[in-house]
Amino acid sequence: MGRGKIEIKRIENPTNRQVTYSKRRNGIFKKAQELTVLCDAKVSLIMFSNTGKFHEFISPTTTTKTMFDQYQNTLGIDLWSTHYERMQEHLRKLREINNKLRRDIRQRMGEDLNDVSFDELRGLEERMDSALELVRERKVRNLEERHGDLLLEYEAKCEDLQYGLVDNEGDYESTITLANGASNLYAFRLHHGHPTANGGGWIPGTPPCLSGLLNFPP
Amino acid sequence: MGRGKIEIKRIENPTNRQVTYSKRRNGIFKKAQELTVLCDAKVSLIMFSNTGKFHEFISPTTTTKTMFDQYQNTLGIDLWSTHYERMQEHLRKLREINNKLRRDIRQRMGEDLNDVSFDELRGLEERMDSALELVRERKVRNLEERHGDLLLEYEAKCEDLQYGLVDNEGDYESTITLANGASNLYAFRLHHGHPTANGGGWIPGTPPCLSGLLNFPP
DNA sequence: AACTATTTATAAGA
DNA sequence: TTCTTATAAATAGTT
Repeated sequence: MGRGKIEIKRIENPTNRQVTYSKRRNGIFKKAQELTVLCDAKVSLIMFSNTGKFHEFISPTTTTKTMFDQYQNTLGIDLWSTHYERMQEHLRKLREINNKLRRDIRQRMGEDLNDVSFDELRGLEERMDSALELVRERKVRNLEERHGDLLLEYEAKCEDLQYGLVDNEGDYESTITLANGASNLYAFRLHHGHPTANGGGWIPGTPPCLSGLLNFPP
Repeated sequence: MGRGKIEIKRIENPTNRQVTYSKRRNGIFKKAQELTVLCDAKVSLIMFSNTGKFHEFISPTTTTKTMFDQYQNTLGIDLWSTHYERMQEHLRKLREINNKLRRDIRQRMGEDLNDVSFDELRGLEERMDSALELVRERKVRNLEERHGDLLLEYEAKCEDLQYGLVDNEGDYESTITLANGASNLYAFRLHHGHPTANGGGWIPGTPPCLSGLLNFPP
């Protein structure tokens, strides 16, 4: 269609080729647009000229990504899926594990127990009971360690006092008290590793000078 | 171009639309083909009719995947990356939650307590203690419900016996025992909702005829 | 699916 | 690139 008929073969003249590309590109885009409107179709048209110039048409009713997803669905293949699907599977598994963990925790908090059988409840109770014992022991051990640390600190302080190395001058009374407290603590420290059986309640025999520091609510 | 000029708007008549789609589709494919040859261009043309029918043209010198890779390179974007990155972020969060849940459970099992402070240990102990109480209560309630169900069953059996509806004939002794057992159970059933404080141990007053069925290990 | 009157696209030239 | 225009090609309506 033009002043003369042309054979459909590569146009060797680069200028001519470029001009024809430009004209026909507009033509094909117009056709794509008309097809979209007239026939309510979805069209994705992507072109690269031989010089690498890029042009695209996409029906306004869709997106290029959507077109490609549909393209892949239609062909029953997925050009990009391997990684993606593996990721999705991973996601699914993580979510599943997550839910199981949540359920476990909820049950360990005393919730969500409606569908748990008596036997399971009994097992849960036993596990929680022994775990609670572990936590209690650990709490006591933790406390004893703090006692030990405190003791060392105070022992150091006492030595400093004896050699007059203390910067901030305390009054005589408090200095004496600290020294006594440290000595008392040393005795307590020997209990390390022997948790009491009263469930982590307060341990008798705390040195009076430290009771303020150590007396946490039960 | 035809017998009459047409307005570029959706063709409402489905048959006409389909025919026009078919004709123009061929036209645009021919144009794409000509452009490919004349201008040495690469063309990807993907179409879906409004009925979902799929057609594509791809320049013989390339592939659809190549075209899409080039498309993405050209735009400097990755159509799938947004989705992909969101997925990766989701994955990361799930993993994080997962680890927290695991840590929580391990601590509730008495493990992984090295870096837990005394205050946290005390809080954990308290939460576990009250949760344990909930589980114990639930265990007792569960048991009571089983008592209740059993009671109803046995009551039903007793009535059946009275009216001679039982198929399998039991001997006189066991029949009497069942009837008595049911009556005793009825009294127990009234305890429902008042869990005992002995940590789920056995509840006194179980009817002798049922002790075999009900006597679970503590 | 084929026909064909008409419209549209475009090759060549400016 | 854009405009012009003669002509080729596409296609709307019909059969």
